[in-house]
Parts: sequence; structure tokens; C-alpha cells
Amino acid sequence: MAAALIQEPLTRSVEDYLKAIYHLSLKGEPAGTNDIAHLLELSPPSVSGMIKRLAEQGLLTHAPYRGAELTADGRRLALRMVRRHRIIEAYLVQFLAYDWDTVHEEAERLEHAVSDALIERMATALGDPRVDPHGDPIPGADGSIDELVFVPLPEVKTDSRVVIRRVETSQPERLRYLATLGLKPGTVLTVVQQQPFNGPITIRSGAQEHVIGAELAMSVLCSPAEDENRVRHP
Amino acid sequence: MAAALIQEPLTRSVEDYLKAIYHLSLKGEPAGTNDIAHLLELSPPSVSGMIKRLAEQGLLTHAPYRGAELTADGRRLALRMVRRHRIIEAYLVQFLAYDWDTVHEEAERLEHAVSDALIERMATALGDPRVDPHGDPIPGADGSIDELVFVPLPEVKTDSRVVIRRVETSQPERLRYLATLGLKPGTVLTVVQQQPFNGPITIRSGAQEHVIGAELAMSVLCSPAEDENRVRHP
DNA sequence: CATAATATTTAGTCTCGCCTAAACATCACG
DNA sequence: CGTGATGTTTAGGCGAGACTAAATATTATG
Repeated sequence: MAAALIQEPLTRSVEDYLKAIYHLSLKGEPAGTNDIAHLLELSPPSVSGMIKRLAEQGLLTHAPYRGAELTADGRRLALRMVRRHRIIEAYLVQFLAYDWDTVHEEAERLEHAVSDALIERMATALGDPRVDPHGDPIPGADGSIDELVFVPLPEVKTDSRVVIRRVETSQPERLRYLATLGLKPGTVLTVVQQQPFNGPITIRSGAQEHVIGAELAMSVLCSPAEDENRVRHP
Repeated sequence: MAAALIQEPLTRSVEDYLKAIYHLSLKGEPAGTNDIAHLLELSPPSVSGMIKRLAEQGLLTHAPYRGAELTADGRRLALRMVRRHRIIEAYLVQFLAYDWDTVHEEAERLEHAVSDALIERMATALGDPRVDPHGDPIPGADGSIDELVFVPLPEVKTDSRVVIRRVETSQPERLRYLATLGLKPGTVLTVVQQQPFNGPITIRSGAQEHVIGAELAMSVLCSPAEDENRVRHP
């Protein structure tokens, strides 16, 4: 019952759990054991056990069979990991010639090893960016985050011009394929046609036309093209 | 007896042991359990146990009560860690405004997390350096290393001009102090006087004279000043 | 050469974080 | 409203890697 007052250096595992639960919580509901297990590639009983430990440490709350929710402390630490991850991604792309499809894996390991000081130096070198190479928002050192809501490509009205703001997948194959179509944050496009029943979407970007499956298109998040000027082109 | 053919991703612990044993082996003798324990800040029994495991994996050989020696495999992996450590140090100093007294700690954590690919990119960005900010030699990606032998400052003849090639300590306080005296790799100096019985050493560098205790001076390694042109000034 | 000092290993535990198998809750549906 | 599908937890175990206390080997010394 007594909430632990300190948080000793977290283990890698704990950092991964907090980050996973944070991401799952964005859907608005407590994170389920199975979902966490799936995301972290662990067995559900392992997750059940860890949730109990994290609850004892006051990093999350847990009602049996109901899922886990981060406390303010847990959320703060999770956002710290998200910041690290995204700053690292941005740095590797900008300064070490990484591609947007390979940075995730590297950042996934580095985020546990860097000091706060190094992250802040990287952030400064980058000019304190607000988004990473995929358009994901980077939390501030103070824990603030812009959780802007964008429209997935399949929900964009036909004939409307939009700008890609964010591409939400960490699968390298998908990212690489989207890059060959020129579909990265900052790209302006028009939805030409959408086939019914969740069918493929035809888009035009400049002189080129492409057809994209609905599932893949779901990871492409857009906003109306009037916002174009507010987008960064890194 | 059967040497394991593969080496799965090593754990952080194993990486630290290999590196420690490599460093201790530079003295020419097998690394003793106690020395390893002292270097890694672990108890001797812990080290004894790990040595047994590493011997089973074929990374070192061990005769009870006689110390541990790396096998070719073990040495290769140790050198890989040393390369990582020193490339990271050089990178942080050159590109992220780290000082030579703070890089060690950061590198100590990062060396376990970076990919080979990232290290090679950093090395390329640095122009494939042969020494790190302390003058320690950086092993090549192929495992080659220049183990040059330099003369510790207390053994330099009075009145001879030498150039500092390497400063062998990772203690931030010592490094910071030496830096205030301008004693870094590349600095040219003359030994003015050495007090007897391991006494302090007086040096002149440019217009300045300093007195240094013998113990601290032992970590300052030099070569004759004719070699000056072969030294890098980063 | 015996004995003390020092170095090393063995024995026995502990914690963390994972696992599988089995028990138990919850929910949707006939 | 019972029944099966699905999701979650409990029970029991394991390996890595650390620890302390105690036993044993080596080295140094009188």
C-alpha cells in the first residue's frame, strides 16, 4: 500500500513494460495483459507477474482481469523513454545517415543505455525537434507532448488534398515500401479514389499515381493540406 | 572440453568480464580472480563462478588458482568491446561536446547497446581514428591494434623534450586536473627536475612550469619529441 | 619447514525475469 | 441462463548472476 518514494535505476525490462503500457493506453483504455504480452513478445503469465511488481512500486494501478494503467510516476518515466527513443531516431537519421526503416531497432537498444545528458545534447544538436523521422511527436524533457490527432488515409475524403503528418508502423518492410512511393511526412497528395468495402486507395502525389491497400494506408496519417506550412521537411 | 562453436549475443556481464580480463592481461600474466573482482567491483566468488562459465564457453582458459587467459575467440570479442568503447568516446568528444573526463562513464553503458553498424558509421564520421581522446589505441574492425609502448613521465630523463601520447586513467578528477595543467595527448613538454625517492616531477610546457606527484605522473605516457609530427591534435 | 597471510574456490542463497501447465474469470451467444 | 471461447492469474520451475560464509590452496616469512 505504501507507494515507494524513489525510483532506483529502472531495469531494461521495466522500461520496456512502461513504454508498452503507455503506447497501449493511447487507445483510451487500460492495457490488457495479453496485449502487453503480444507487444513485448512475452508470455501472458510473465506479464501478469511483472504487472504485480510494478503496481507494488507505484508505477501503475491494476485491477485483476481489468488491465493496467500508469500512475503519474509511471507515465512520467514512460514518456522519458519515448523521448529518448524518438530523439535517438531523429539523431541517427540526421547525423549518421540512417534510414527511417532501420532506426527503430537501433533506438530500441540505445534508449536503455543513454544518459539524460546525452539525450539533451542530441536534442540540442537537432534544434529541439518536435517530431521524429516518422512524424511521431517527441515528448519534451518536462514530459509535455503534442498528441495531435490526424486522419488515417482511408478516412480522407476523395478529391481532398492532404499532407502526410505521420507514418505509424515500425516494420522496416512497410516503411521501405512507403518510401519508394514517396510517402513520408511532409508529402502532399490527393486521394483520387477509394474502392468500397475497405478496398485499395488511389492517390496522386505530384505527377505520380499509386494504389495502396487499405491496411497499409491505415498507418499513413494526414491532415488537410492547408496545414502544409506547419509541417517540417527534414 | 568441446569448444562451443557459436557465440550467442553476449550478456553485458560477459562483455564486461572479457574486457576486464583483456586489460589485465596487458601486463603479460593471466588475470587473477581478485584483480578482476576489484576492477569490476564484484566479490571474488562471483568472479570465480563466471570464470568457470566462460571457460566452458571456450572464451578463456583457466587453471585453478592460476588465473584466466583469453582464448583467440575471447580476445576477439574483448577487442570488439574496446573498439566500441573508444570509438564512442572519440565520437562524443568530437561531435557532442563531451569532455575527456566524462566520456568514459557514458561509453561504459553505450558500448553494450550499439550495433556494429553504428560503430562503423561513427568511425567513418571521425575519419577512422587510431586513438581515442585519452590517446588509447582503437582496435581496428578486424581486431588489429597498435600496442605502442610509451614511457611514463617519471621515467623520462631530466631535460629531455617529450610529447604526451597517452593518459592512462579513467578517473574524472584526475583527468580534469591534468587538463587544467594542459597535460593532454599532443602536449610537448620538458622534464625540468625529478625529486629522488619517487618524488614529484617538475615540468615545463611552453612558458609554464608545473610540479606533479609521481603517482599521477605515472599515468602520463610520453615518447621522445622527435615523434611530435606523428601525433594527432584533435 | 612450519605457520601466517593472502588468494581462490566451494557451498548454499537470493532476486529478477522469464517459462509452461493448470486453474479461474469474464463475456458473448444460443 | 448455462456453456464455450477468450483472457488472466496462480503454481511451480529454471537460469543468470550476484552475494556471504566457510573451506582450501598458494605464497611469504620467521
